[in-house]
Amino acid sequence: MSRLFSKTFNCEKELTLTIIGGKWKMLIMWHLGKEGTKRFGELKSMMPGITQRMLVSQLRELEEDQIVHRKVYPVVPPKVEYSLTEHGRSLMPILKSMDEWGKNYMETVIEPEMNNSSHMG
Amino acid sequence: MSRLFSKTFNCEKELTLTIIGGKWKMLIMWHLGKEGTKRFGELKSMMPGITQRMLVSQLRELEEDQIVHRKVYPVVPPKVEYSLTEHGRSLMPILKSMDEWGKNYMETVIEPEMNNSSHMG
DNA sequence: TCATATAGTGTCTAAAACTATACTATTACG
DNA sequence: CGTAATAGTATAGTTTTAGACACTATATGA
Repeated sequence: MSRLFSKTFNCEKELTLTIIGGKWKMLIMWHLGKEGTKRFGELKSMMPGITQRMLVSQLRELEEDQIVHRKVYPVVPPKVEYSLTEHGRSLMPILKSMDEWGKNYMETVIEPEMNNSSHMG
Repeated sequence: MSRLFSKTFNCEKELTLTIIGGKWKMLIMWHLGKEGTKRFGELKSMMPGITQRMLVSQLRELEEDQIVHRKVYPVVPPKVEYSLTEHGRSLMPILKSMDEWGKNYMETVIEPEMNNSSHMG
């Protein structure tokens, strides 16, 4: 939790933003929220483009912030399962709203502008 | 809009995050949403700690993304008013949810941990 | 002529965030 | 003994974001 202790926020929205704001965090939460428990390697293959290092660090921060639970099985080769905690699940409606807002913004703002020749050449 | 064109997103949540994710953007939107139109200097004094340069750049990006409207009066000394656009107003419920979620997280996770001596010394 | 008010710019620096790429441990299996 | 599988580390480097701080333009009014 120290990563959150050491920051100062103007309001609680910013606390929330700090928790979900990493480059890959929402995507990780989204997958775990939609499909439940996943192993490290499964998450990795669900997110083409993420490096191993980034996946580890994003998961560790989510775990530290009590958004994600990490369960280690003492076997070889290693097996580690990730799932959302109760706090993590409670974020899903916000992610859903953000997804819907973004879709609408895409349709009403970005696509019209992309079809507008003033952006080409 | 070019700042959004040039990025790639895994999902529309990330588009939304890019729009609201700047260090001071949510706070700017919050003030404009709560109190309506504000002049540049008013915003600045509502946000102690922000530099002039940051306030300008955050406002310019919000304007480019069509979240904030900028109205310039051709007077001297200059007068510029900022207000939320329709797209900006449609973000307010999300900011509200994030604020509420953050408050709850503060109470149920952070404050209990701060009272826990394992974090001191 | 000089200070004032307002909404900015310009330039540089520092810190975070992210990426690339190679490497490790352990045990089973052939 | 050599190889594969899994979940990571280590080290280095790039890019993005934020901050410090000085400077500008222009009409007004003393």
